Amino acid sequence: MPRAATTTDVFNAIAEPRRREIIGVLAGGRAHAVGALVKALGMPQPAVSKHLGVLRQVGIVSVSKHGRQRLYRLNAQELKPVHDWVKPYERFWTHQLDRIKERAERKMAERARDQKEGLS
Amino acid sequence: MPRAATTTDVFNAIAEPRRREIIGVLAGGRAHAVGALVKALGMPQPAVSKHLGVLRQVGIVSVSKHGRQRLYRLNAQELKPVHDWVKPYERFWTHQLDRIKERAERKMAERARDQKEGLS
DNA sequence: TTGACATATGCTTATATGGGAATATAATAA
DNA sequence: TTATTATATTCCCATATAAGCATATGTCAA
Repeated sequence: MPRAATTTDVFNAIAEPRRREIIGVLAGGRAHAVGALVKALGMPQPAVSKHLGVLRQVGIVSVSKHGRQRLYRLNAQELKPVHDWVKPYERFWTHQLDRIKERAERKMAERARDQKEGLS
Repeated sequence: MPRAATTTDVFNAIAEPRRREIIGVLAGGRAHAVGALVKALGMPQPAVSKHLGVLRQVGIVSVSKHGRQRLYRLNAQELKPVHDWVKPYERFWTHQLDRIKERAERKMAERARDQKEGLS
């Protein structure tokens, strides 16, 4: 089985750095035409269009026709699953001092158990 | 060019749901043997070993030999880049009311400019 | 040494990928 | 109409993938 399609979910969609860049440009909240993104990012137009296609399929961006240009805007709330998933780990790098104490305590408790239970 | 390797960075590594599951089990902070993960997740042992291999290459987990088992533990701080990237978007789904106001204001400003500047 | 257990690695296969280049579609202007 | 601008789509291709299964490696026990 190959890797899940990039259009499967947000996690796969944002794995591509260039797609994160596109999202970054749209992060201001204003809609951008494809050409504006091309200029802003300095990548070839077909590349931008393709990446936008992936982002659109996942729902991260939405399009609207405006004359001969297509305006893309960010649907940032689609990124929430990523935030929700990673947020619980925040404590591991904030409150550095607390973390060290916590770690030490955990290790002492572990040492006692692991030897006897084997954890398997 | 194919998709970037799963071992390229954290974003690619966590795109796989099963790898996020493994991380979830290790989230408690305690080290787990491979067999423990196999039991906890109900997936075949080779699959677990392979996914752990990816996570290890990226630095998300680290191993230590303990008898005939290998204990894997989470290096949660490696997830920080993901958190750092997604955190700025948090405001788009929290403070719902503020967001609606903000959106309305933005749209009014946009409407005035987009028509004249064309954004390209 | 032999055997049981724990984990890793090798193999095969179908498949989606991202890039580049060219070209198609669409909308406006002349 | 024809030309020009804006964007999308198609084709080609090398490649890494995840899964399943078998097997190798490593470690302890008898």
